[in-house]
Amino acid sequence: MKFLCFKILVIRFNIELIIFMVRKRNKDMDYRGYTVCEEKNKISIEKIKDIDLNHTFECGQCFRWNKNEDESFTGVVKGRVVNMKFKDNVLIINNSDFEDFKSIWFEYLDLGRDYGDIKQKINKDKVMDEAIKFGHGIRILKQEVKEVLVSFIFSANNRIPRIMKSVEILSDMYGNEIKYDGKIYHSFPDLRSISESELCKMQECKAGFRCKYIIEASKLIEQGIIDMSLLIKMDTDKSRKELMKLPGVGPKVADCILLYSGTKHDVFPTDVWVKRVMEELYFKREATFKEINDFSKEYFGEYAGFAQQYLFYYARENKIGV
DNA sequence: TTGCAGGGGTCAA
DNA sequence: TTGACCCCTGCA
Repeated sequence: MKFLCFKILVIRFNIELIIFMVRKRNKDMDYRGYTVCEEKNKISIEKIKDIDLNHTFECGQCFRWNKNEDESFTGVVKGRVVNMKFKDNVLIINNSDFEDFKSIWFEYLDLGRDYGDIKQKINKDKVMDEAIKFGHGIRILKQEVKEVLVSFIFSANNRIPRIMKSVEILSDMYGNEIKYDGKIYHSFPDLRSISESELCKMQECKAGFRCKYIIEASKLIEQGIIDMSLLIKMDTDKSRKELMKLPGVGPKVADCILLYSGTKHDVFPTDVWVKRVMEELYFKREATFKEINDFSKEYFGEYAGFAQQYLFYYARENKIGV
């Protein structure tokens, strides 16, 4: 009998120990309005509003996120590989921890911004209402400047799958190796490595005439002739002009660099898709790039970049104007 | 199988 | 304002 009681006590002690260990392992922490649950090499964030990973990663602003069969996305950001899944209003980031959330993901996913408020401010007509409903889960990522610079020089007269391929080859050639889930990935390379590349080597990226632009632009930045860190302090027009001093960077690419690096949000990158949707849904006629830019500046003001993103995604996915 | 047009832009004449 | 640029895809 005594032995049986002792055994029951031991079992109870073990169960309580397990519960204690599990509780200790799954820590809930708060950061700037979000509750982050940290488990082994994984974090879960609840109650993120206005997010849909399909919208955010497939709206044309980034090129290093790949969708998996289970609807999650695996991507390389700032030298790390993570897997993200948004399900039942919980964002799960595998291969990450609370420190990463504070230092990378909060800013990268623009979680400090109230997108509900922005949507309200730009929802001025039926067109925008439709576009916002369609791409309701878009968040504008704050990506590294070097990555958006190179990616959007690649984007000139190009298509998304090819841009993704070129970025991947470039990273494989010059980035650092990262192992995750049995696979090998590569970080986005430093501009120094790119600037020192031979043109013939760079052409392995299959980016054709854009390769020389990328090498030359990287050289200008590495030599300090263009200082990217000063862009945020300049007004938007001046920062655009500064960027356009780089080879391969025209007005559209400059606006993309400013918007997708989180440097300026009052730009309206106008490519053929945005031009088509603006002509068909707003102007009801052909319009010049200048007309479209002037209109967006006046109409959407400081939120022009967000408006552009909803419109672009809406136009491209619905093939408006084709 | 082959050939050709065209594409989410920029540059230079 | 217009043609060239590099490479890939879709189509006949």
